[in-house]
Amino acid sequence: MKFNTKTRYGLRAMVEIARETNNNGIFQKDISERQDISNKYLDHIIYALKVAGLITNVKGKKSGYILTRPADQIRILDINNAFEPGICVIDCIERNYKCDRENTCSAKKFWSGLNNIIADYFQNNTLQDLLEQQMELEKKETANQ
Amino acid sequence: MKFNTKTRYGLRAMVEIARETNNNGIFQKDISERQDISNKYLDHIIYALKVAGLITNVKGKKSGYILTRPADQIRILDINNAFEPGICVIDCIERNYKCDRENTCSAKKFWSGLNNIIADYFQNNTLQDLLEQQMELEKKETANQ
DNA sequence: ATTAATCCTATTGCAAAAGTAGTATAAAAT
DNA sequence: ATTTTATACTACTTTTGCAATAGGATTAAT
Repeated sequence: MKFNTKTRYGLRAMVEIARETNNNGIFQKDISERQDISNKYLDHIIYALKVAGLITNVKGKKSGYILTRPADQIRILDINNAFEPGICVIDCIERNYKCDRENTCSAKKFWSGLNNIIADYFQNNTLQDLLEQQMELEKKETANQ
Repeated sequence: MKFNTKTRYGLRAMVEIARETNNNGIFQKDISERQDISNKYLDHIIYALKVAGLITNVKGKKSGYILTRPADQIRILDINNAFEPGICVIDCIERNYKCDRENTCSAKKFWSGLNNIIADYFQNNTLQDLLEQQMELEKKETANQ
C-alpha cells in the first residue's frame, strides 16, 4: 500500500508553485531543480495539474506557473484527483461493482470505513495548510543554522 | 493506492476461522469454497497467517484451523502485518530513510499524518469487531429473505 | 500403503507504474 | 525574421511488484 510518485511529486510541485504565485510564478525547470525531480518526468506532473485546472501560466511560456485559485481553496484531494480517479483502497467499494457477498461482508465495511477516513483527511487538508507548514519548517531550520 | 489481495483475502479468511474456532475449526479448502478464493492461492495466505502466529491447526492436519487467541485480542494490524512489514504509505517516512529535505518538507508531514490515522484505524479495529459485524449482517440478510 | 490435507519454495505471467524520447508549438530575445 | 528557450503533448521503453500457478515434501488418519 503505497502512494504513487505522481501524487507525491505533484504535492511538492504544488507547494513550490503556491509559494511563488505572488511573485510572478515559477518555471518548471526551477521546480525540477529545487525538488530533485527529472525535468522530463515533471512534464507529466505539471501537465496533469494544468489539465486539472489547478495551475496556469497565463502570461506565456516564460511567465512561470501560478495557482488558478487561492491555496486555501485547493484541497489535497484536488491534487490527488489530478492523477487518480479518486480515493479507493479496494475495488469492491466502488459504485457498480458487483459482488454476491456485498451485503454480508464485514470486510467490505472495514475497508469502506478506512476509505472514508482517508478521503476525509484529503478533503480537510488544503494547499494553504501545507504552505504554512512549509514556511514554519523553513524558518525553524534557518534559526538552527 | 490499493491494498493488496493477500491482506484482503487474509481478512476474510480470518473471519471464517474466527467464527468456526469454537466449532472444531475450519479447513482451508472450505474457506476457499466459501470465499471464492483459489485453494492454491489461499495456501500462501494461510501459511503467512500461521507463521505470524495468528492461527493454528493444533490437533493435526485434519482438525481445521482455529485462532491462537481470542478474536478481541487480534487487531487488524496484526493481520496486515502477517503480509506486510507494517503500514507505510510512502518510503520517506520510514526510519533510516535518508533525505536532504527531511526537516523542511511539508509534504512529508502530510504523509506521516496520513500514515498515523491509517495505523490507528488498523490498531483500533479487532477481529472481534469484524466478527460481530459479520453476524449482524447475516442476521439482517436472513430476515430479508 | 494409500489418501487427503497441509507445508513450503520456486517460478511464471502480467499489468501498471516510472521514467525517457521526440516532435510540435509558441512566446520572447536578438 | 530567425534563433532560442521553455512548455505541450504523445508515444514508447523499462522496471517492478503483485497475483497466481506448479510441484514436490510432509504429516496424520484411514
